[in-house]
Amino acid sequence: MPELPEVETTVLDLQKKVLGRTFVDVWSDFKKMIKKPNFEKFKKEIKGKKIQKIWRRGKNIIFNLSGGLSLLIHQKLTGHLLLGIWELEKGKWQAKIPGPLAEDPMNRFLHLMFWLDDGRHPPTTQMLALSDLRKFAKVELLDQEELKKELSSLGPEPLEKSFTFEKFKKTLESKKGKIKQVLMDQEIIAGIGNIYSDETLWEAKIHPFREISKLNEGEIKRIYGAMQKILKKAIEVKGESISDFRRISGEKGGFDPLRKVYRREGQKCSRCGTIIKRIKLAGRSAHFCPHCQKA
DNA sequence: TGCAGTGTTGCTTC
DNA sequence: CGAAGCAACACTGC
Repeated sequence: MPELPEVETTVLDLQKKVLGRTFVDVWSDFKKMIKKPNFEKFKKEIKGKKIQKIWRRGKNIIFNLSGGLSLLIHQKLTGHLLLGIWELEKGKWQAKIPGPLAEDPMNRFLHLMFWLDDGRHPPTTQMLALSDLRKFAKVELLDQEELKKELSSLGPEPLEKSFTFEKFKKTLESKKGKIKQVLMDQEIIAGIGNIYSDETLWEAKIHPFREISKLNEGEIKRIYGAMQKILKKAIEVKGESISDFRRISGEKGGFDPLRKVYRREGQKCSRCGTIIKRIKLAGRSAHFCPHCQKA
């Protein structure tokens, strides 16, 4: 699922490919995906708007458009953006160029399609598509005030220079709860989900259920370092693709073989050989090594 | 075959 | 107020 490294990968790919281009038209077979405004108004307002900036905040992708509105996309569990050429055949979009867009089954759940103009004549037929198996993704067109409000509840970006160890330590001291839950709380730190919280805690040798009030300074330092190391590494290899996430080209990211615990229940820990365990925490799975990560 | 599991966010409930 | 449960979906695996 798209967490910070996957969203960052998507944004970097989009910056290279669609910056400066203009939305020509929109198609959807699941109009509920557009949460704000309603689909008809959304379509009318986005037509003719040029993409001036593409950026990320937490797990949100934001396109700043000419005229002052912003397009916000949250991919939730199974959403991912793709760029390619498709044609509608018998109500189904068919990718026109051989490769992962045509062949990878994860890239066929196309519920929202944007035609993009690149200012050339005639315009290209290239489209930006949102593939989303479970249809949980959120798409909104917001003015500056609405965007600001929407992003205001998010905690700091874990990879920003200003997010120092001292700030991280202070944040943890002001909260309570289990470390895994705290790392995944978007209001505390933005962008970390189930995969990277598990991987961070394995790297830091901290049990996911540890109460943050009982962590000493050395342990907090290990978590801080591990979080940055793992997130940077995952961005470097263009994210994970264990389930649905793909780059805008349709290709998989390279993080899957680097995973140490996530969805590795029953396998041996690469550090000590102990069998990886999975336990439930607040309705989610926590994967960890019971030897390296003592309770 | 049917049903639990998958995991993000926001809403409801207690 | 906060924690917990569930719904929004659809596909996989047992």
